[in-house]
Order: sequence, then structure tokens, then C-alpha cells
Amino acid sequence: MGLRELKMARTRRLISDKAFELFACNGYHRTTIEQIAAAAEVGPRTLYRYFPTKETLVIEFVQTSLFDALSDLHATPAPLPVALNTVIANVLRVMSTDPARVMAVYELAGTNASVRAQLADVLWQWRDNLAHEVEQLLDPPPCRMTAALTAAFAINIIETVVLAWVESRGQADMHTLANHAMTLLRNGNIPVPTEGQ
Amino acid sequence: MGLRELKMARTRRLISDKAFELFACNGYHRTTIEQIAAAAEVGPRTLYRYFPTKETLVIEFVQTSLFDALSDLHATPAPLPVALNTVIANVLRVMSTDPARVMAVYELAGTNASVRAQLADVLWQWRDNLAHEVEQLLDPPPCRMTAALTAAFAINIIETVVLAWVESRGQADMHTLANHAMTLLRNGNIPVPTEGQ
DNA sequence: AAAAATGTGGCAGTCACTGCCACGACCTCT
DNA sequence: AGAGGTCGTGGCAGTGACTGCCACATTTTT
Repeated sequence: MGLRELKMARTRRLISDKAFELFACNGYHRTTIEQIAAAAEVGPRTLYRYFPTKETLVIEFVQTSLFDALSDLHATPAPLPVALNTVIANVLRVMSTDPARVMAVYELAGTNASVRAQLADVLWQWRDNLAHEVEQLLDPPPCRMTAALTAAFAINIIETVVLAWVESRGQADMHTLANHAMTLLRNGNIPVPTEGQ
Repeated sequence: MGLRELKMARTRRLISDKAFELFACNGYHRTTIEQIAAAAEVGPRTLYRYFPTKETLVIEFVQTSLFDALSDLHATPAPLPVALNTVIANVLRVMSTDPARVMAVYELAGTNASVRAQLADVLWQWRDNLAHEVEQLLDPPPCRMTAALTAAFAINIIETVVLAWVESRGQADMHTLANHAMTLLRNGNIPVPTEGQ
């Protein structure tokens, strides 16, 4: 890695850290891009080259945690349920790397609508990608709806686990929570909508 | 209803219609609030009183379709699975009221990131509300995770059905699609993540 | 008909975000 | 090591979403 890349990686990290610092201190809305840029000692124009939108500053960690793990789906030639479990476990493992940041992200998502929207969008896109992968991976190929619901289950587990973890203020263990959620699913303990007679 | 309310309802509808017209014609991004306001013959400042953000113009119909149906959950004293089915059926029924608009919303969500994000956020909030309701409705009260997953299932069905309907270009029948999705769920035809041995 | 309530819209201002361009730091090739 | 090419940096001007404020007009109430 050249010096250039190194500096850029450092700058990126610095901007991100300063941003979270200011968000926690003054709130998301009350913090301007100019302030963040000043705190990181870069020009606003430069900041925008690293983070195209203000919300990106917040959700980037969650986004990369999700999408990095998605590539594991090709890597493991295991049967689908096991591969899905691996993907989910890896997402949660990477998130556990920086619990404070995950907590901060959800804190900000709770107080700011556009952050929450961007976060929701990342989950949406991830689910769509996963659905597409599932469709190609299964043999014989399932109907589109089956693939969509499979991907939905995966993101449901992740969302539910992370939310429960956030509600426990980081006390709970994500892996344990995930197993709990999957057990509930597998045992059919979740009420499914049914037609009345 | 007084004259004032009537006029406002008309203005609201007019703004919304003109907005969709312009979005379809020039694209979401290339259409400015000023243009929409001019087309609806109101001041921009007035438009903002009806629709606080540009995205609201797009997602309002879906939003009200979802949240109006949510109140049915209290109304029907049926067992939960049946009540959930009623809620879902009502959401889809109201959406079928104006298929062109639903199609337009998803068209715009596909091309514009912030619209998609706001749409995703609406679904997120709806799910959260439903989870809360489920928690209070069931006797004995389920653990939070069960409630969350139950609500997630409901929104999964709606999302999957609407997406499939959109992909069919409106040819399919939402009610039929919903029954298909629920059958898949009930019969355990969806691969659930599992720990490998 | 007068008075109170409330929707309308213009104006100025903030802030996220972009295209453009000159500058300078890094990298490559000899 | 030095010359030239590459590429990140950041300033400037501009667009457009959105807001607070205030005067005006229309509707509603008394």
C-alpha cells in the first residue's frame, strides 16, 4: 500500500470519528458538514469525496458489515441454510468489532428520520441482493417469491437481533440472540397470518 | 365539513397529482418543488405546509394505506393470525384502489435513492408499530423477539406481494399472491438459517 | 357586520450537495 | 535523483430543498 492510500485511509477514519464525536455532542441536525470538515482539518469539498452524503457518515459501518459478509455466500459451498447462518454470523461478528459505533448508529437512527431512512434502505438493498443470490444458488431454482422470503428471513433475524442487542444496551450477546431467533423460527413459534374460515 | 377543509382537500389532491405527472414526465430529480407548486397554482411555501418533504409527495399513498389498516387490529377481536390476515388484506385492498399510483411509487423508488429510503423507512416504522401492538394483544404476552418477528412476517408478506405485483406489471392479483406467500410460510417451504454440525 | 381564527405566500436565510478549476503532493519511469 | 504524469485537495460559485417570519386574505364565529 502506497503512502497515498495510507493517508487517505487515515483521513477517512478521522473524518468518520470526528463526525460521530460531533453528532454525539451537538446532535445530528445541529452539526454541519463544515464543522465536521473543520474538525478533521479538511475542506468540505474533500469530505464529500469520501462521504457523498451526510447520512453516509453514519451508516457506513453497518453497510460494510452487511455487504462484506454477503460475499461469503459464494465462498462456502455448504447447503443454503448453513451458508445463510454463516453470513448472518459474520455480519454480527463484524458488528461486534465496534459495539459503540453500532450503538451510536442506532441512537442517531432513533432521533433523525433521514438517517433511519438511509439505514432502512441499506437493509432493503442487502435483502434484494441476497434474494438474487439465493435465486441463483439453489438447485433447482426456486420461485422468485421463495427467494425473496428467504432473504427477508435473513434480514429479519439480523434486524431483530441487533435491535434486541441495542435495547439491552449492549449487555446481551449477539450470537446467543441470533440462535434464539433462529430457534423461534425453526420451531414455528411465530404466528403466521391465516385466513379465517 | 366546512368550505375551508374542502378546499384544502382539493388543493392537497391537486398538488399530489401534478407532482406525479411531472415526476413521470421529467423524472424525480429534474422536477423542482417550484415547478410542482406552479403547476398546482400555489406558492412553494404553501406546498410545504401540505407535504413537509419532497419524498412525502411520493410515498404518502403507500403510507396511509399501511397505517389506516393498522387500526383494524384493535377493531377485530379475532385470534391474532386471523387479525393479521385481515390487516394485510386491507392494506392490499386499499392499494388496489389506485394501482397506477402504487406502480408509480415503486417506479420512482427504483430510480431515486432518497425516495426508496423514505419508503423503506415507512415500512420500518409500520413494522415497529405492529410489533408493539402484537406485544400488547397477545395473552400471555410473548417475548419481545417473538412480537418483532411476527410483525416482520407481516411486512415481509406485504413487501413480497407488492414487489411481485409490480414485477408482473400489475397483471397479477395481489390477493392471490398474498395467499401464495402465506402458504409458503405456513408449510415451512422457506429455508431458515441453521447451524451446521 | 365586526372580530377572531386560520390558510396563503412572499422574502430572506441556512445548509446539503455539485461542477469546475487551479494547485500541489505522490508516484512512475528513466 | 529528477522530470513528467497522475490524482487527491480545496476554493468558489451555484442549485435546490427546506424554514422562520410576517403581512395579507379568506373563512368562520359572535
